[in-house]
Amino acid sequence: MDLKQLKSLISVVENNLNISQAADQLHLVQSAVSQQISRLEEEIGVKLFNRKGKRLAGLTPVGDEIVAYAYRTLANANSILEIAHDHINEFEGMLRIGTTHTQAQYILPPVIKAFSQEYPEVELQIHQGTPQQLVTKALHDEVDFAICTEALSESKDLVSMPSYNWNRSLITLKDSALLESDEITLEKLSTYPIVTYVHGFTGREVFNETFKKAGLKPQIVLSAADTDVIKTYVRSGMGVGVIANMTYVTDKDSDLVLRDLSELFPWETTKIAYKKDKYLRRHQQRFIDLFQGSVLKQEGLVAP
Amino acid sequence: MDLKQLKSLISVVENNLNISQAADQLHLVQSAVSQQISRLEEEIGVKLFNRKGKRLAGLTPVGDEIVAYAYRTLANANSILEIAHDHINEFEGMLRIGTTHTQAQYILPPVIKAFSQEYPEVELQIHQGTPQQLVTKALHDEVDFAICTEALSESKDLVSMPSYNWNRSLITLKDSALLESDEITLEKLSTYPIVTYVHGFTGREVFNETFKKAGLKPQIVLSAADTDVIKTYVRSGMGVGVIANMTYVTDKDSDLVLRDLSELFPWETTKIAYKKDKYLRRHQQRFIDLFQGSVLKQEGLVAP
DNA sequence: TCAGCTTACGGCTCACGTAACAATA
DNA sequence: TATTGTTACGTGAGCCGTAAGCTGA
Repeated sequence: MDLKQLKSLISVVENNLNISQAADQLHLVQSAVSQQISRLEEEIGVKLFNRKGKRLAGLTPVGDEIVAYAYRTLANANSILEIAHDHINEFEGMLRIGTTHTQAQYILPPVIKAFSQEYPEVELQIHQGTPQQLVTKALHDEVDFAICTEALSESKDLVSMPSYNWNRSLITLKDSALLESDEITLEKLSTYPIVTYVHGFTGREVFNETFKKAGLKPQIVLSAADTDVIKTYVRSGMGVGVIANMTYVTDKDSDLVLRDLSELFPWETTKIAYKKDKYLRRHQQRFIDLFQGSVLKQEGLVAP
Repeated sequence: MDLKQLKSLISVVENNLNISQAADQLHLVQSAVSQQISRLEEEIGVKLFNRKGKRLAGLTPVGDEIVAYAYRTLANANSILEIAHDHINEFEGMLRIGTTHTQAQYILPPVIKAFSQEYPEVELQIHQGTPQQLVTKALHDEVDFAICTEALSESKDLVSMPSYNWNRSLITLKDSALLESDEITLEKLSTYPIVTYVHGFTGREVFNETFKKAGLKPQIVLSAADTDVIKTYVRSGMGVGVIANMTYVTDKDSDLVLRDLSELFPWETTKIAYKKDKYLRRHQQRFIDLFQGSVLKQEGLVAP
């Protein structure tokens, strides 16, 4: 067995069982990849793919199991290269962060800035996606870190480190009727049209849960993955906004009134996660430190 | 990079940096292995070994890190072969159990018997060693399972499953003065010469701790890794024996008097462990089931 | 008919083995 | 001097690419 064969296998799987595409990706001709797969199958004595005539039509059950271990094998082999590169030049390389819009826009900028001053030669990539997508990307080594609030703890193949706690705030136009009452309750809130995050993002599940437990049904008139969009529609008068508290920017959002809602909702924890067994290069380790340090310094991000 | 290169690397490390020996083990000539290492070092751009002239004189720090990942890479690659073999013939193969004398002699026989009836074609190996050695063997894939009481929980790279609880019993000759008192206490015990297990085996640490906490010092006249040896010396009148309760065999040991000591000492837990991420072949999984099931059936092995 | 996989075959790379050399203990 | 690692070099296995043959859609 050979790493080349495993690479071919994975590439074929990732290209929807299209050997020709896989060959392109691997910079080989199609017959070469075909041979790799054949040899692998012959060597281990098991068919990896179901075939319809000469077309591939899905992985066999064994193939499926083997693909999982092929991923791990290649990931470990890759770590060896990373260790070596790290030792040759700590300051060169790449850092791929997978995160949601909220983090990328409101939390990461100071961290990224500090990091890139320390490591100007390291190429930074920010991959955006839903928490579920980020988990997948981290597991398939398409990003080095995933930073978000949801989904990270659900995979036991990720190491996830709690980074900071946050809760929700209300934003409204200055003349909103909701502001007239001294205390805002879930009940009152549920009588107003609300603009907040879509399913899967930035604590929306917990948001729903909270209303449900109280026997209430919020009126969501619009939901978005993106706090900027929420603010825009609140400004246009569509409803009151419920956003993560760290996304209110005093300078730019002073036309909106802010009310803390942390008495009404549970606290949330944003985490940074990476694949278990991943070798962390020194600059990657440093990024984690910077992230954990920076978020602690920002006001209001840590639970009382 | 190539799996062959990693195999060479590991083999050299395991043969105390002796390339010639490694070559023998790999069924290659010495120059071939030498070249593998050179090519690997050149390819990743890092020296893996410190050299004194032309002799290898230790791993570099990078080399050390890389060796750890090389182990994992090969273990995963190996899992792929196991998956395939398992699918071709679940009933063929090998099962390597690492355990202590106590388990091998008093607990495993019925499990082994049942297993080998189900899988007559599977070759069984019992590797004996100290708990520490068993951990190492399991981590380096020299055994499939380690079964013992100590040391297993200390490595986070092992999955260990609690299997059964046991405590200690006293064995003496029939005319021992210790038997005259109705209740046996730690204090009384400490006035008699004791024969029990050596350091590192079968609960000896906890045994020591228990006396120490009570402010007592037991008189250990002889210690052994092996219950049979302990019994022999108790029979010869050297002292009273403190043994694991599951090692008293009513049929054969009726010349010795048995007293339960579980009021005096904490309970111990024997576990079965395997390397995290290891692929378990079906017959291996079955062995665990048999082991867990069998020990539950045996009387007196589970804490009240 | 086209897209896509397999098979046959030739060339070439590269890993292994032999052998000579170098260096340590 | 014996043991062990490196280097040089010839050979052969095996991988890649070209090209022709199949086979579903």
